[in-house]
Amino acid sequence: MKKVTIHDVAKQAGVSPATVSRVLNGTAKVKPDKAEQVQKVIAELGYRPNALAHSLAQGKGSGTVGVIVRHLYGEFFSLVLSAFENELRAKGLHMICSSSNGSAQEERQSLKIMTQRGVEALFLMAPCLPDAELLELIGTTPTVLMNRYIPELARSCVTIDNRLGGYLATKHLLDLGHERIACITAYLTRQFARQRLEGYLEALREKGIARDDLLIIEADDLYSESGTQATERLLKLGSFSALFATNDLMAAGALKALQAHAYSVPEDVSIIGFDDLSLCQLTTPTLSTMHYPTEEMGKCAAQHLLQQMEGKAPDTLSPFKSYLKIRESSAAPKGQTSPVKPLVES
Amino acid sequence: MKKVTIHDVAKQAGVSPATVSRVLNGTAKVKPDKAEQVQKVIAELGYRPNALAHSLAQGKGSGTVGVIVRHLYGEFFSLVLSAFENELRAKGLHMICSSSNGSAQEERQSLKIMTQRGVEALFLMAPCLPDAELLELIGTTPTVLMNRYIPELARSCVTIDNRLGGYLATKHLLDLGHERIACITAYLTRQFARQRLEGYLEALREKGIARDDLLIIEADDLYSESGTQATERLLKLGSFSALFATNDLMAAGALKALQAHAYSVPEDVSIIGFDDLSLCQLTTPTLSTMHYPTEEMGKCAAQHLLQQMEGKAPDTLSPFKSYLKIRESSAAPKGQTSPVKPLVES
DNA sequence: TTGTAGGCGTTATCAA
DNA sequence: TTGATAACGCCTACAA
Repeated sequence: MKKVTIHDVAKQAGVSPATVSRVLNGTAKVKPDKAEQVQKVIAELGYRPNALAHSLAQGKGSGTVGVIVRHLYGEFFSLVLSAFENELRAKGLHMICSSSNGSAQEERQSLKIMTQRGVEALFLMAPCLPDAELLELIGTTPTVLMNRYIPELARSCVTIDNRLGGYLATKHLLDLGHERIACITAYLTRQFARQRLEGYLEALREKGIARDDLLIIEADDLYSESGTQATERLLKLGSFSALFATNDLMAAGALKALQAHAYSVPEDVSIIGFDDLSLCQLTTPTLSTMHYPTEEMGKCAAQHLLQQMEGKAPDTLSPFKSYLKIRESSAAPKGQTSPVKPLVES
Repeated sequence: MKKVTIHDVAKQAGVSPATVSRVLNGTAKVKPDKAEQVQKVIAELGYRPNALAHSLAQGKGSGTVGVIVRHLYGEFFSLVLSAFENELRAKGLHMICSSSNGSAQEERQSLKIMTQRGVEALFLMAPCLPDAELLELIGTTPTVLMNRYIPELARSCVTIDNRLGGYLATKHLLDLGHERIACITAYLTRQFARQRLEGYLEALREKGIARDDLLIIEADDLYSESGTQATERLLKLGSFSALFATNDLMAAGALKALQAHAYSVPEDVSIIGFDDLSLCQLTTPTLSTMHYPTEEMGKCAAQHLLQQMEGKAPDTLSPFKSYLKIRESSAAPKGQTSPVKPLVES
């Protein structure tokens, strides 16, 4: 039971391979009766065209785009990916994807294989390879970068203004009247965390509030447990009436820690997160946060990629902006001053 | 600036294409100096082997496996996919994936393209195509089905015992002393929902408690909002001291609804969900649920697929079992003296 | 409208 | 060890 090829079909149908190809792709006109006969034989033999050979012969793309993400899990990546894939699929393109787990080696490997396999384009989410190597590996393949800026690819970086987000989040708390605002940040090796922290600092500076390193704490990773732990530490170190966590998971973890210590949110402490994960609507209280336009960004990436593939001059991309999503976890401080045990101030 | 092929390298290096191929794949021994020369030219010309042509010539697989999921988003799918991909990547295989959005047409389309593109295997999560068509489309490609049972593919179905899960969840509530236990189920067109409901009913039956249709409510979908809405309806219809939601999102939604009506959980109403999403640990109170072994299942699927690809007789798969994860949302009903009262033993 | 021939980039076969 | 040469399965001239 060998594979049936276009030749088998041709022979069986009493025509030439070329003719079969024509009825297959509608490349040229074929006499109806011949065409019908061919179709019939195709069905009989259960013939399936070999897409590989097809691409090879045509020299064109393989109908696939390569996607490399840090992780396949996590609401953020999933949503972006989902939006991205929906756009792609509508154009008949498929996604060949792999995760790097933050390993440059994995990334390199995947990138190599994908380009060799003839992906028509590349979508890289927060790649960790150094600029130069990345550019080399990419070669001339149309590429969109997400959450990573490389000057040479300036036109193709889909980013979000994390600094602005951090600024707006902090400003929200300031506007509510908070003055001692803590910040729990994901580990600062991650660019987004640094940027959000910067925004936080800027907002404070603008308000004339001095940076207090006792109120800034760098967590071990970016999940809820670290948020909890960081908050525990925070509670021992300083006093604060509000808390900015650089992502929602940590914010939710912080909420847990505060509740465990019998603080109520937002009465005793206000919290704001970042990302607007669906989880924000399910905690008690619901979490104020910075909305992250995941779907839009995934869609944008896809469209930009399609433009590049079609040879059009792609739009110039400007950073997306996140905006405030105020829910229950943020409110004005209870009294005039911070209600949380004022170690330093008292 | 055309593509540089193996011929270009050969010419430039003063050897034959075959030799270049040899140094490339280590297929046979090549004199060190020749080999070195070839390597040098490869670097100079920036030659990249064409994986398509490679597969074509070798007649072997393309190094890819096709994956079709209902959705790319959602913690459940992401985690399974992530675990699956990690196993695969370790073997140098890549994933070409697409989502069907529950559309048979999309599924058909993707399946066709993937097999044509020469995927070596298929991983289908809860496909919606009818058995017969699915089998036909799959052909002889090694396949693993997740959360779908097809007799012909009995050995390759990775499933979970949803019925058992529903039973255990309900039994947990019964054991706590609850008698009026409501059930919010995802729409019953989804098999998993029907099965979990069955488990619920069985537990009640076993306890001699009659089915009360006022306490069973079918939500519009399976997200938290429907859980909230369903609970709202429930509160108007019947009285209950415990609630089994057939998934965590709905459970979390139910929790919100109850809290909005000033019921406290678990004092007034106990809640148990299903899936053990990370969200369960972040709600207040934390959610009791049935643990769903997502990673294990994803990993299992990958391993089974690898076995098939290697021609080994794959292990026979038995359904995974979910187990109870008791957290804060379930407790004995108010006024109950002894929390757990096993009828038989007392 | 149809068939023939040559090529896509690589590997396998078989002499040399 | 090497190098021709024939596949691999399909497509696109070009010719008929």
